[in-house]
Amino acid sequence: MKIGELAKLTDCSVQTIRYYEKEQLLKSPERSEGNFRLYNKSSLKQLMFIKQCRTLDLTLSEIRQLLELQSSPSIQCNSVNKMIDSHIQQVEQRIKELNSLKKQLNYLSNTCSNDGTIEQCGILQKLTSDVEKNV
Amino acid sequence: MKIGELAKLTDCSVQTIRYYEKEQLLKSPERSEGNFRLYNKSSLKQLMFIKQCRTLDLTLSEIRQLLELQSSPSIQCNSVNKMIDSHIQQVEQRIKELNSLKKQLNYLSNTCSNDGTIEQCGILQKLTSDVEKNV
DNA sequence: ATAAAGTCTATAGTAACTACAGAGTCAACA
DNA sequence: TGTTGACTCTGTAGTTACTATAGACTTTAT
Repeated sequence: MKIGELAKLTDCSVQTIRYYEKEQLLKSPERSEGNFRLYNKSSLKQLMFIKQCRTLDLTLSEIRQLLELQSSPSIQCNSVNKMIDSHIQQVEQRIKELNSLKKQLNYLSNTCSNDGTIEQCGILQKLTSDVEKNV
Repeated sequence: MKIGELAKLTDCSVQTIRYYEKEQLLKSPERSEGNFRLYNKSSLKQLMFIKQCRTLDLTLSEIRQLLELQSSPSIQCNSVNKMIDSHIQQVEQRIKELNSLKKQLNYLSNTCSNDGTIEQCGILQKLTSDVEKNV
């Protein structure tokens, strides 16, 4: 199949597929006489694996590592687990940060009565006074 | 004060300060005879305001809007509130996504016994089988 | 035969910085 | 006075994971 069909099947853009090839996540496929990329079922699986990993927010570099590991099936797998676990920690850390962020934003939002002028706006006053404190 | 001092006071890098100037978040300051940037207390406040906003994950474009609003103190302030509220929604959305992500990652992590080979690795098996299902 | 749709490569843009290179400035010390 | 070292200047390129063009070529349909 040509790149457009693969793109439809995987819900990837054509450019993204070419990008993955350039970044060595997908093997360079064979070409037709007219120099079009020709993919098979194996390319399809590979690309879906990549997409699956991307929905887990793994970076392309992490995915590249996983793909390499996949091709050496007899080595130890604890490196896979390490990667996933450190990824989980990053996600947890980010959730914490965002929760604290949300708190502050809500606080700010509540200080704005929404019917006054900029001059009276609690949000800007608050943002400004936080600065004043430190000068 | 020169840029290095301002950088220390605000815990910003020198490059970041120059970047903010280029992006019109900081006014271009006066220059010394030798062409060095010279800052005053007002620049310091402005930069701390920007930093404060950045810790709230506001984008530079949002901050630029806030700064513009600050300089027209008599107009209505509901645009400020709108911006903050839509920002809160984005944060909430992202927290939801990350929580779902964490669930999946934890599930994956639990499928790895950590003492086998890649071939036996539950994580890769799971990632792969999710793909198989859809082909 | 021709038009439309698809594909090719190469390049630039996105956000918010960070990291140089190469040159100029300034203060202190011998 | 000369020189060293720390600081600053501009301009450019790199980061991540794409997205969006331009301009040329190939294939398919009418």
